[in-house]
Amino acid sequence: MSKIVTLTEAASIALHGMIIVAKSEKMANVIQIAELTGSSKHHVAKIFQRLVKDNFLESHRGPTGGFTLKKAPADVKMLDIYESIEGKIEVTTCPLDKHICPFDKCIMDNVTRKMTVDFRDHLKSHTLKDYL
Amino acid sequence: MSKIVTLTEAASIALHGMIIVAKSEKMANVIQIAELTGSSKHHVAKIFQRLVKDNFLESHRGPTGGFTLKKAPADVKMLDIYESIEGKIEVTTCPLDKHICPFDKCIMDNVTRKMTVDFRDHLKSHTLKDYL
DNA sequence: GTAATTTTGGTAATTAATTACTTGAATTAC
DNA sequence: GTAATTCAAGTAATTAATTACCAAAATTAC
Repeated sequence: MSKIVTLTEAASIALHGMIIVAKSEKMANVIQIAELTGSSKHHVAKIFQRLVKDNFLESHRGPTGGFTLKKAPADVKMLDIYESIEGKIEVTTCPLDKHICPFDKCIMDNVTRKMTVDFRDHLKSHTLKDYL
Repeated sequence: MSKIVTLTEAASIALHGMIIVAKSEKMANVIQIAELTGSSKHHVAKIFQRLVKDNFLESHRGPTGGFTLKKAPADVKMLDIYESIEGKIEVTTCPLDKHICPFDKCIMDNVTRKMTVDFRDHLKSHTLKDYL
């Protein structure tokens, strides 16, 4: 089964959270980001650990600690943030792979394919700089 | 958190399965539908129990049994099948509800909203008759 | 009527996403 | 140096989707 693209809470935390960090004068920490995005701090912590490992963020412990960007906002594509959390977007038309589908013409008529392509293209054509 | 629309395996089984029943000369049963859609017969059985309860299908037990349509193909909207399994589609723009989002402008720029609307409109504008 | 077939319904196992908790390590402020 | 703060990391609980298994009820074929 192929998965149709969607925007999960995890990816939403990553995308919004990175913008919050980018816009912050001081360092932004887990609790602030959890409050601003309305998510659990545990979930934010997990997501941000991945973003640190994937070199999008630098973490700083201790009081006044938090996260800062590792690269310039213009150099961080939104798509890269998304794929850091969700894995590479595969463009598919339907959960039924073509080789198994019993119908000549896809019943989704490429609507789901277009959804995925539009979603990916939007993330690909924007960087953090666009949201400062 | 709001959920962005997607096409799950469950909904895919319902949509494809209903078309398979509509196209069948004889009755289509769980095993045939599972084979044609490449899904587990258990999952198909669960999905079809719901479609029977929601009055899309009539079930027939015993040898030569299976499922038949309860209504004429032209009277069955694809959207109704989808929503029987997934619940009513709510058009949302982002997992972050507007009242919590810390940004003036939605970072998804209505891409996710458009995804949902296009998806819903496609299902709304087709009936089983379109796939016979 | 008997046997085979098929749906029904219930329970449980599995996987993934999310939430929760806890301990430890690093850092800052004092 | 001590205490407070914050991230790191691991484990576990929860929820939902999917898969699996099983016994019961209904129906057909013989």
